[in-house]
Amino acid sequence: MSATMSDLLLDWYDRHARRLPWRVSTGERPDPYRVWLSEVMLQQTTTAAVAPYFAAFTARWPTVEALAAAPEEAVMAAWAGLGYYSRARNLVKAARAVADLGGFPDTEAGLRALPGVGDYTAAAVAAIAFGRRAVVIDANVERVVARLYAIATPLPGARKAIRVAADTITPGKRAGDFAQAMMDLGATICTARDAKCLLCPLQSACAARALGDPLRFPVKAVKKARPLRTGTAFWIERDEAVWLVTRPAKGLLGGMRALPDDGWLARADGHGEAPLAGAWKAAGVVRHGFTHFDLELGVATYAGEGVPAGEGQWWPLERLDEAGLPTLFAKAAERVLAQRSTDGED
DNA sequence: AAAACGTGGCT
DNA sequence: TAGCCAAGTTT
Repeated sequence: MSATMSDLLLDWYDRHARRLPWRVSTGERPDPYRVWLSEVMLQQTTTAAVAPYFAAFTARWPTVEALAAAPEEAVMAAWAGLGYYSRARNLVKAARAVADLGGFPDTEAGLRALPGVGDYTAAAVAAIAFGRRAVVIDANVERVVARLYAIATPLPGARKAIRVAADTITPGKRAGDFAQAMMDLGATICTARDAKCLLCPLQSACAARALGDPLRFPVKAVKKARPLRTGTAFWIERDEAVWLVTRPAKGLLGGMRALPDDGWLARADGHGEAPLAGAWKAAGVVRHGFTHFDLELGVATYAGEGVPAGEGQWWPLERLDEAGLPTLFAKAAERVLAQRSTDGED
């Protein structure tokens, strides 16, 4: 009897599984909270970027009940720098829902109903935390399956065919290991820029390898160019404190603390007008890339006695690293403070 | 259903 | 370097 694809893959996984902070040793039942938390953090985010955040979150909030009891603001600040901030807001909502339920749903459908849990995450948690058979499809699995079956339809159109193919090779047992094995294979052997076919446990079954050009798959639609936007952020300082605002809950950097700005958007440049009349001085420019546009953000500092209108707070400079500024504004602040220390030395 | 939504690392 | 890419979800 010949080994199935899943047998070959699971044997490989038993020897080559990556060791990651959110994984447990073979045979141990993982904590659903840690599985869910890691999966949400890993959405569109590399394992290297996630590791320190996962450590910090699990140290500070060891259980879903602890996280449910945390102020949303504290969770948002702890998430600062990781990106896709709606994840943090949904994380709190989901934790509170789970706490109300008395524990995590143990089915894919139940998990899928939680905020911030989509098809991928529901399947991954059902499989990894609860051992349920689920078809787990992330970018790794998409790539591996597209190559295994030489699926020539461009993404995202190929998604249906990929799901059907993934379903046929997903085993009923060791569902969580199989899912993680596919992802490890995609992350270490069958990568986007390379295909180490000689090391691949599925090499003899792979159609793309048989065709001699594995990197041809998956075929992708061409992407649009990202526009370049310009805008300004404003640094208003008084008594060793800087004026910070909280951005609207939805949209770009939603719910995060920030420097006041001139209204730049993904679709429009900033208007350039400052929130206070008075003397402003250019303090530098920060380049920052978002998913769908690039931003050239000028930073202006204020020399005057005025107080900004509207909501905001004076944040002590010595505790600025606790403000939970997203990377864009952390860069802007760094630019102001670095320039100042240089000035001081001159 | 296409577009919005962050960031850092790698080539 | 400029672009590509990473354990996607929401609207």
